[in-house]
Amino acid sequence: MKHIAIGENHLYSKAYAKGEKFVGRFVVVYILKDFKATRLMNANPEKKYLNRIGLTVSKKLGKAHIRNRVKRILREGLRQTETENNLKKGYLIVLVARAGAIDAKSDDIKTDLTRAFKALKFIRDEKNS
RNA sequence: GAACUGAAACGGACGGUUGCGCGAUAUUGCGCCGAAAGGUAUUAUCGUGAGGAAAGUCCGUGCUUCACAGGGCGGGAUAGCUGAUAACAUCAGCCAGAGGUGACUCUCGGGAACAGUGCAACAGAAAAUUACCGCCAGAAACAAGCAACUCUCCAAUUCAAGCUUGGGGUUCGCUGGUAAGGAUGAAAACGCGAGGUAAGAGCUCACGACACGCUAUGGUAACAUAGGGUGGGUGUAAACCCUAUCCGAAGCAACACCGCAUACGAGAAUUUUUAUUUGCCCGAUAAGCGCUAUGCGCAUUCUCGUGGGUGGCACGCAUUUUGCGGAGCGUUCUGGUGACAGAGCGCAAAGAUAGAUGACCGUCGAUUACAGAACACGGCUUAUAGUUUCAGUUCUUUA
RNA sequence: CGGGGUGUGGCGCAGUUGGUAGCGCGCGACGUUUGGGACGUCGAUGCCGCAGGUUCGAACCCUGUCACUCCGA
Repeated sequence: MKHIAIGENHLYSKAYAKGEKFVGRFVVVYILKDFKATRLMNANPEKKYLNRIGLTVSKKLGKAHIRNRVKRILREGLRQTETENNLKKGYLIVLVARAGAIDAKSDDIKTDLTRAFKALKFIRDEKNS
């Protein structure tokens, strides 16, 4: 599953300000409805709603190679949760890495994320889909 | 065997499952656009995909744009010699100095006795044409006057000496000479001996140390060795400065092309005003879009700028046998002490754009170090677990 | 990518033509007071971010390095 990344800085600050928030052990999850989702769907040839993703890894966590690794693990964890669960579409998802994520494995991230999505009622029921 | 020195290489490997970037292929795979050629995303297969430092951004280049008749001032950089190189503050060899028993290592290594200025706290006599003590020499200690005092001692003459003659001594202060000695200090006017002198002094001499010319020999040169000459106020130029050589500026967010639409900023004009869009959602206290974002903004036209895309950018160009070009990489040979140069052969695909190499499992090995490309290259500096190879030194033991 | 600034007692800051490192607040002791505050007197506290160099001597000069921070495109 390819993800479209969030590029605009104002979307990040909007997600922090207005989005729904869950603080996990390794990540903090922000979810906000994407106003641009319909336009993106039009642009997409398959005409599907997509989620846009933003990863935030601050400079406090470490140097460049450590931050790259944290981003990779976050992305892998999100990929696994998406394949196992049916998530809602058309949202902005911002993941902020916490200090514990440096030594975490992708399974840890996965459990953390599923917990967060359940708490935020982000997982769609099987009947509706 | 131990302790070291120098140079170099590697810096997890293999297999499986599953994912990501880029490239190629898909006759008749599938969706969309298009009249078609074709384009685009997805899927499948194949290929390929971070480092020795990718880092710091400290130098030097290429490349791009701008500026530019010529010269000067100012500013900056470099600093033993010769060579290497596209260039450099880099590299090689050598010289000088310093360190080590040694292999070897280290040195921002021009100029202070061929310009000038500054600074040297405290202490100390003095910190730079010095003169406080000391040492020595000289003058003076008088004249008039006299009862007394007359710097002082001895001797001679004399009846009689403060007064004449001769010799010696003294010095609060004065004049001059001197730099031997003087407790300090990081540093004190070459060291030591002899001569010399009123006292002294490189003032003179012998020996030695140092500096700068000269001659000879060796070397391209820095320089070395020998001879002979001249000379005598220290340190500091990572203080100003002087000398020689070099230097236009900015950077891939450079720059080029496409686009300029619904937005924003600036300027000008028009109008005097709710004006732009409707697939979904929403219905003016809204939606949409933009921004410095719980808020704020939104008229029309023209010009300029910003936001967007592509290239720059990953060997290039022409062509499809291959050829040419590039500071490209590997290897062999030749030349050179070496840096390196020349020739032959072979190899060439990281190119992302919120930024691609990961996750899980097994075996070996180990307890995995420092660490992630952002236009490219040559160096430097800094970080770095561990492993291996080559060359060499010292000590010990055995033969 | 380019350019600048800062680092000094517990905290906030001075101090750089190189010569024994200070101020305010805070801290401790004593005095004053019935007691506390205020006030007064005295005192302690520093590898001047780190490493190397120049110099007789470095917080200051030079080189490297680390951290924080600001500005421009």
